[in-house]
Amino acid sequence: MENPTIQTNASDGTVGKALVMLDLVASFERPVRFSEILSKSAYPKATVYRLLQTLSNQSMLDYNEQTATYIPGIRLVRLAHSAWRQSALAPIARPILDDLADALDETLHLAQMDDGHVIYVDKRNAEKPVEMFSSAGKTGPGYCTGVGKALLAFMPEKEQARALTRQSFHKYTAATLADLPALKAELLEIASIGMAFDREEHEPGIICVAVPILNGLNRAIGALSLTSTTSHHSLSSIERFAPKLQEAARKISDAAKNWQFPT
Amino acid sequence: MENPTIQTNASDGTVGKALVMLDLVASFERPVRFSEILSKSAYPKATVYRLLQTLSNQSMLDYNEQTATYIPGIRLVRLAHSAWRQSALAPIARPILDDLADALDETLHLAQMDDGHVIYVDKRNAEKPVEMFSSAGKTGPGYCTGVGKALLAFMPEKEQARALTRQSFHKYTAATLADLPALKAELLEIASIGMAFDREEHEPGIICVAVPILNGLNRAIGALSLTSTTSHHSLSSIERFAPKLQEAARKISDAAKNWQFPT
DNA sequence: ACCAAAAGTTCCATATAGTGAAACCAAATT
DNA sequence: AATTTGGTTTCACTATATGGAACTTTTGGT
Repeated sequence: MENPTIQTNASDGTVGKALVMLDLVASFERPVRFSEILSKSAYPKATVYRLLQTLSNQSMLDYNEQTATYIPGIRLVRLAHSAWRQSALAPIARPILDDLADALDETLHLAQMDDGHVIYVDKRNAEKPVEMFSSAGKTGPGYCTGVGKALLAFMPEKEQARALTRQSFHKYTAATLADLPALKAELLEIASIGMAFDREEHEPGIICVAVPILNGLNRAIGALSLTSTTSHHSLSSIERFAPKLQEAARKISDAAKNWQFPT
Repeated sequence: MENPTIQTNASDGTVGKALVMLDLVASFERPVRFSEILSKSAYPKATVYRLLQTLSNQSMLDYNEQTATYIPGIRLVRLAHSAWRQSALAPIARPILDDLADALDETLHLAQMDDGHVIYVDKRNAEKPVEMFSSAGKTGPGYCTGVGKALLAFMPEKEQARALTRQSFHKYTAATLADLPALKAELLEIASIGMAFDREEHEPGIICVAVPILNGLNRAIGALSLTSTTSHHSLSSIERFAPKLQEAARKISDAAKNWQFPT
């Protein structure tokens, strides 16, 4: 998303490389030609070529002969179905999210973290009815979203350190936290008060409160947020929703704890 | 799904093997332990072990230390988002499917084919509103579903032959087509009349009409179906919906043709 | 229609990276 | 304490991925 070019990728052999290629193709968000992929990739021509072929054979990529372009393949959709159902958080949280949406009539997001970035796994919208696939799987930056900061603040130290290296600190708005020290200070604050704000840090006019969904002891397994616009709410007025969010987060947390697959 | 044990997998090297492992883990539809995976896999212990590690490092799998189990990883959800958006058919078909759902108030499915199996990429339900990731990505057999047969009937010969080898011919019901000759005969019939029926072949009491969504010349890029129960409809009464389905299929087909990514 | 440059594909000698039998370790089970 | 089962590590071997370079096809300019 942010850094399509290099990918330091702690070298997981051929499989790792193949997955880098997958990410690369996905990051374009449109059909791409071989040469475009090649130019963004660190690997030599023949290697890229073979990896793309393999992935295409495997339906992880879809190659269009007419346009000579690649797109992510259908097999990913099948695998993701399974991943979503089992990532446990989204299916478990669904009824709780439904209730919260009914009670508040505001835009809600349920998110998890992957490699320092935010992945939205469910969403409830105030006006329109549920609009899922368009948002489930969508990614966002960690350092300048409410859910991202909430997730980062409640990570084990080692993982957090790794995740922090993945932040790009692109200055989306005047309020975006511009560097690591500023973010670290903010994360401490968030850890102590148990909630995070997005003060128009990602998009002008968009603000949000987010709370972590914690497991056994204080590690975030997800985050829940309420998003609004500065024309509808002020920061202090959305803060008033925080208790409701906390309560829902706790419910989800409990549900996740008591959840076992039937044997 | 049907045949989790072997996977003839036309040997795409290490990457192919890793993907077989991914499929395997996903096929359990629940957290699995190392030994369970091993016992279903054709590869030796150490190999399976390393592949699982690599996939876990890469967030393609998620390893739970507490329970010592693997599930499909969050990265798949991110990749699938991109795949779904670009697989072109689902996002393009969405408004057309919406209209059709409004007009008919029946259960509709939009499906594509992967390796001989059906993947549902969108769904409209009479009762509930759109319910996305929970159904998108779901798979089904090719030889005994309406969409499956419609897709198979309009495939290039070579691909079809390959897809037919992947059918398991499990006899779900008395009406299930039990072998290849029977299926082939049926596919010819479907190709000539341009629609397929599911006559309680997959589940007792469930029937459906399906039509292919065709491209340039007569190759299916997807299929659209209307599903009902024998208590609500007879085969001949659902056949009456066929023209509406055909029309929608044509619209989707046209929309797909005229669709280009902005450059 | 021609030529030059760019894009895409194949080759092949080399060595890296994956393999898998076997040994090892750690928990359960008896 | 002894045995089985489940999981992890080792290591010599070689199958497999590598990537520079040559080759072919497509594109575009004049």
